[in-house]
Amino acid sequence: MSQKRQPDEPKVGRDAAGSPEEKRQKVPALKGVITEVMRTQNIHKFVAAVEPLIRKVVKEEVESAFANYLSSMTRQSVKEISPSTSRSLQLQFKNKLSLPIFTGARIEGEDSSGITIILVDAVTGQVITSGQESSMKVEIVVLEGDFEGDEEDNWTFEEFSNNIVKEREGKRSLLTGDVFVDLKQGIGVVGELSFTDNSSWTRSRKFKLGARTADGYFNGVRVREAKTESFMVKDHRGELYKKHHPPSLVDEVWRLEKIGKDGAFHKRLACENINTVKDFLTLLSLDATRLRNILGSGMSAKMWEATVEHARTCVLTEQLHIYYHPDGENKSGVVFNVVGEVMGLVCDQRFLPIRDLEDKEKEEARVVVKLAYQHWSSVLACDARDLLGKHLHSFQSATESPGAISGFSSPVVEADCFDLSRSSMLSPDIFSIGATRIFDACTSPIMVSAEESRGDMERFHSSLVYDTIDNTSECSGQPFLGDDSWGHFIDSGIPAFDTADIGAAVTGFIAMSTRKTTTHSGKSYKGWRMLSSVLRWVFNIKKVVASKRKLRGKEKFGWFSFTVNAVTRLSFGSDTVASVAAEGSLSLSTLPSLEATMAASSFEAMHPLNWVSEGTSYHNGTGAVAVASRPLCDASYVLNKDNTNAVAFAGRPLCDAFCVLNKDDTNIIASTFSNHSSFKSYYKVARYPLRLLHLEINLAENVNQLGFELGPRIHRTNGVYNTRIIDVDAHPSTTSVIGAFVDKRITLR
DNA sequence: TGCATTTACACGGGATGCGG
DNA sequence: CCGCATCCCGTGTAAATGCA
Repeated sequence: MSQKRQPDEPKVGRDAAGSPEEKRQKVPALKGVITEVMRTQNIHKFVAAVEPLIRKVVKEEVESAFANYLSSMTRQSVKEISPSTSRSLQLQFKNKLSLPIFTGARIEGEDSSGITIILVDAVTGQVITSGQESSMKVEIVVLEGDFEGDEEDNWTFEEFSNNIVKEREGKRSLLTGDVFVDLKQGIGVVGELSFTDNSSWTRSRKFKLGARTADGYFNGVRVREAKTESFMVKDHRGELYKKHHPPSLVDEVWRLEKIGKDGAFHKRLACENINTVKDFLTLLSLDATRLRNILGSGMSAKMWEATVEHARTCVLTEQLHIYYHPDGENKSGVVFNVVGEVMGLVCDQRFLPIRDLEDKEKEEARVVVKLAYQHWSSVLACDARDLLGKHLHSFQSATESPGAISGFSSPVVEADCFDLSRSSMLSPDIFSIGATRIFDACTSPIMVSAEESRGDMERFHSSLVYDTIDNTSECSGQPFLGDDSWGHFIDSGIPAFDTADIGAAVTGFIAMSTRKTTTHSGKSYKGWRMLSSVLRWVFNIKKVVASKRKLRGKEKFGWFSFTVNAVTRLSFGSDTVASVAAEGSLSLSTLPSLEATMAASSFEAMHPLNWVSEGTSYHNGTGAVAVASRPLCDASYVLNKDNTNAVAFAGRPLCDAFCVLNKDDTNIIASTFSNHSSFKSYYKVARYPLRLLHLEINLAENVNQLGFELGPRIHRTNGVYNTRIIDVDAHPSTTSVIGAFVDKRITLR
């Protein structure tokens, strides 16, 4: 797992190399001198602040380097003293650890066995079963997860010991339990042992277990320590929420990979009454497209694959179901498993497994299974062993026509033979609920078409309509229609269209529909009419969405009204932030009462003065200005002149969190933040407090508060920004700064 | 233990660069 | 200018962690 991007190192400005003109010595202007003096003063403050830190780091590094040097020297001397032919022993962990490991939980080996340590001869690899050394005492320790030893996987006792992890300050011993193990005949089994703390705070975020003797030797013979592979120790609470491998049918659906407990996907699924892994798998086999749409575009293809793959590892029960379609001509029944997967057909007293069915038959069988779920009271249950087990065996040895089980009686006729009974299982209403609910709720004219529909195929088409409308439900959290919904049309065999050409597609369909009207009647006409209605509706929705997007794009530049002679502009979103940078500098020079204001973003390319770039702090010559790492964005802050408070910063997108305090740090003069930022906790805290930057805010005395909130992303729902201006307050003498956004305008008081 | 916060990851889409 | 590949940014989400 890669580390999250850290604030970039300060970029050397693009002009750093300097043109020949710049390289020339210039006669310093007064302004330049003042600026330089201020910078010098600030540098002194900065140096004073960071000096202890630098001393500490340098000391640690020197000590570390020295220790490594000593270790290598020791290793070298040991090699020289101990010829390769001398005896040496090795401790080894015989089995791997059972992962994941949680705090407070017993550390076990794979297969829930105890962790076994063996003592072997380093040359022969044989376990030392006799002699004093075969019953030595071994200590279990915790090692840094990145401890590797040298290229030959060797290390000295000192190196090993230097990589032992001690408990955090104020916490109890990292390992608790039987940390000492007595070997017997060269073998020892670790007893109760558990971690008291997780591994996230270490440099590698992982631990290793190690086993060592007291001093690395036994009667003068080197005993090389053992170490395990690295592993992460998680907080025990994680155990409550851990995924199940494999999941069981009755597990809640969030036990599946990529579905977080109470997370977005969990809620979406719950809204559709998909609560268990069984529900998930059932809908997956009945209508994977619908399931995919329920999860929405927020679940990427990769996540979807991971979730489905995990779900499919679920061990199913052997219960099977048989459904006889009442309208079926040949009285054949479809056999499906507990999650609705077609297993085969029962036809003319023979069982035809799915692998022997034609594609067309398989597809028909799946349609019948969907019907079965809608008529659950007519579904029969039987046991797989009865239906598949013994008969499958006889089938496999049968010489007659492949795929048919001779002598197989229709369960309807001879139900007892297969222990068939009306299923007592509750009907999984994944299918019916979605439909009925939407039926109740939907007022779309399309429903007229749907209600007109008759017959299985039309019912199936109707379900498409349900699904489509379903996407607009509040539960789905998706406004209008997501692009995923087109999958319905693809799945149902109806030609799919590029959304960009949807207009043409609809026209074409309508034309086709019209033609159909003249040549066909009944079902097909209704089907086409319904289809064209759906497409027309979808097209309309698309148009609305497109127009809204267009409008939003315009709003983006209309959100800010600039008053008086100020030209400062704020926004969220990279484009407008760029203009903040560009025009912000202008405002700094034109607003004497507000000499330095806000952090700006990293859009050096767009900025004429080049005072904004990644990971850099900026001066405008009079005071504090800005600092930004990855676009003012992922991490940045501005400290006040005493380096005691962050006066401005941004979390992720400028916009996630950004605020500017007045000079006393008593009031916020500008701020923006987003949904996962809590104002109170963010406004003085940098996301990555790594960069110590002296900067100062120098505001006019009388500015009390000049702030606003781009509340939008706090209250963002369905992709719509709900605006909320919290407060704007500026002293009349201030020549104004901040504008309003959207349809509201800030009133300066 | 529940909620808040932080961290990591994945992905869509726009920007950008490059070759034809 | 176009098509394509690649990169980068903004964003949504899960999962881990901190804290009261």
